[in-house]
Amino acid sequence: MILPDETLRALIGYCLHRAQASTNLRFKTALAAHGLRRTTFSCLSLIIENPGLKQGQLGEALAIERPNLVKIVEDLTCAGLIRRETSKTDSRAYALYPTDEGTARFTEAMVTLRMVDTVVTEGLNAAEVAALRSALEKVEKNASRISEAAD
Amino acid sequence: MILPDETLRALIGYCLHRAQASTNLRFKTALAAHGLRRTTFSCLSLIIENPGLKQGQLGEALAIERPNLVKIVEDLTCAGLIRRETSKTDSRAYALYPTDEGTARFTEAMVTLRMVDTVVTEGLNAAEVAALRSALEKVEKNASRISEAAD
DNA sequence: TATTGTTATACTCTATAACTATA
DNA sequence: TATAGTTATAGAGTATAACAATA
Repeated sequence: MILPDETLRALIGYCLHRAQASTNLRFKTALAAHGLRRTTFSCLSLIIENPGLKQGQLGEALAIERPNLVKIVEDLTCAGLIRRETSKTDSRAYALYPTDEGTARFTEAMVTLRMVDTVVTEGLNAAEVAALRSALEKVEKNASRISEAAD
Repeated sequence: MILPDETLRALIGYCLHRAQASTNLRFKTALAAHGLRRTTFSCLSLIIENPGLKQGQLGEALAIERPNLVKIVEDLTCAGLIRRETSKTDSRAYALYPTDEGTARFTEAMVTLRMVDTVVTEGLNAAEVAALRSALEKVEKNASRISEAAD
C-alpha cells in the first residue's frame, strides 16, 4: 500500500532530501567497505587534490565547521591515510598531506563509488546526468547565497 | 581562495549531498519560524493528506524507522497539531488525525517553503525544474531498488 | 507466532561557546 | 587583537535489539 505524498513532492527541497537519503545509504555502505565515512572520504579527496592544505581551508571547502574537523583529521591520521606537519610559516597551523596508503585507499574507494554512481543514475542518459549535475550546483549556489544574505 | 574539489564533483552522490545540505539549512530556518522541524513537517503533511493513518504506514511512506517516529508523533501531539485515537479495528495501533490548528500551521509553513523553493531554483526555467524533479525521483528509486536487492 | 508501538542505546553529523598557543 | 586548532557540549537524525500489549 502506497500513501500519497504529492504535497511534499511539489517541493524540490523534499525531493532533494529523499534522493540524498536514498543514495547516501548506498555510498555509506560502499565507503564502509574501505574503512571510510562520507566525511573522511571527502576530506581525504581534498587533501590529495591539494596537498599541504590547512584544516581551516579544508573546512571552508567542504562546509565543515572547524571543531568537527578535529576528529575527522584525527581518524585519518590514526588510520595512516594522512600525515600532519606543523606549517613552517605559521606554527599554529598544520599542513595536511596524504600518505601513499591514503592515496591508494582513496583510489580504491573511488572505483567503488563510481560504480554506485553509475547504478543510481541508471535510466538517465549522459545529457540528463550533466543537466542534473548542473541543476544541483545552481541550487547549491542559490541556497548558500541566501545563507550569506541572512548573515 | 577556492580549493578545487573536481574529483568529488564528478560524483552525483557528492553533488546531491552538497545541494541538499545547502537547501536543508534554508528549509530548517524556514520551518523553525513555524515551530516545526523537517521530520515533524513531513509527518504532519502526510497525516493531513491521509487522515487516520497508522504510525507504521507513516514511517514506511517517509522512510523513517518506527522507533524514531515515537518522539516525532509525541512532539506533534503535544504541540496540538495532531491527535491520536486507538484504532477501532486494531487496538495495538493508533490512528493519526490532524487538528484544525495542525492544518492551519501546515498551510502557513507551506507558503514559506514554496517561497524558499522558488529562490533555490532561481536561474532554472520550468522545464529544467521539472527535469530536476524527475531526475531526483529516478535516482531515489534506483538507490532504494539497490537497497532492496542488498537485503 | 507475528505485529504495533515503545524503550533503551549508540553512532554520525552538525552547531556554538570558550579555551590555548601562536601571530 | 586576531587567527588556528582544540575542548566541551548539545541537538537532530538515524540505526538496531529487546520488550509489552494485542492480533
